[in-house]
Amino acid sequence: MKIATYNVNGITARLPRLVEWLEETKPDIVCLQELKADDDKFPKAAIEAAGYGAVWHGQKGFNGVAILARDAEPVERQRGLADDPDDTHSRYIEADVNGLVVASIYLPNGNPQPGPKFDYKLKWMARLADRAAALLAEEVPTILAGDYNVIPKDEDTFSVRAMSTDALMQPESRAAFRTILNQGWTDAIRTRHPRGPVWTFWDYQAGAWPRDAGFRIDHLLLSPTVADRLVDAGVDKEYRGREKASDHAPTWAVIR
DNA sequence: ATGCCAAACGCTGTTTGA
Repeated sequence: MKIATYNVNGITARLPRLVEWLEETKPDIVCLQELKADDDKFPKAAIEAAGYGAVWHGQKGFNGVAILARDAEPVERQRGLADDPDDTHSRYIEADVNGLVVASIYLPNGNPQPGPKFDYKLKWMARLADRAAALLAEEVPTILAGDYNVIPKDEDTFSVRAMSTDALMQPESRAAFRTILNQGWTDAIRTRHPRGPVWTFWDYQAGAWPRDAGFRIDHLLLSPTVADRLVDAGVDKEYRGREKASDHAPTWAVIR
């Protein structure tokens, strides 16, 4: 079973590319981020025509997350994170899919830092950590997949210097990510590719794609019993180079 | 020190965000 996460950077603008990728790679479960579309603008019919059921948590203009399942209907079990009733951002949705609990996560970028956006990022990560711990306590097979907007280690960026003041690799961002991992989650990509560059994002700006100046911020975190079933993981890098591509590439894991 | 780019919105440019 293949589960993928894909920050589409606008599902309306990306729909032809998304459908093409679904048809060519046939993932069983897909976590989408950055729909940039309100709930009533989600392209339900096109996704259905491609063979996928879906649940989504949209928002006008930015954010927005969804979970797709091939030949199945995901059953939503939570949207949003607890402990901040004033949080209006659509960044978290969780569903039961084929015996798995799956969450699609769009973690706040946090730039510029320091500042209120960075504070929001760190608070959001603490709330995610609480949810992640609760899910582990349920002892059901779980995958937390999405755009974490965290470069976990120096080897996860083309340039430590270029990114040194960026919110994505501040020590606080990395510590918050490690706190979640250390609960007992397994980073699927790094387990299958222990060393060296694995990029999942290339900025549109400054020729990042042609000079392969990327970083690794899209992650699939596996609960222990899912980690035991991990067979492979990778990035569909080729899709980043196509016409009208997202700035992220689909990132996936195969579970036995 | 700044813009590089892209999408949405709504209108021929502005805002937002990464």
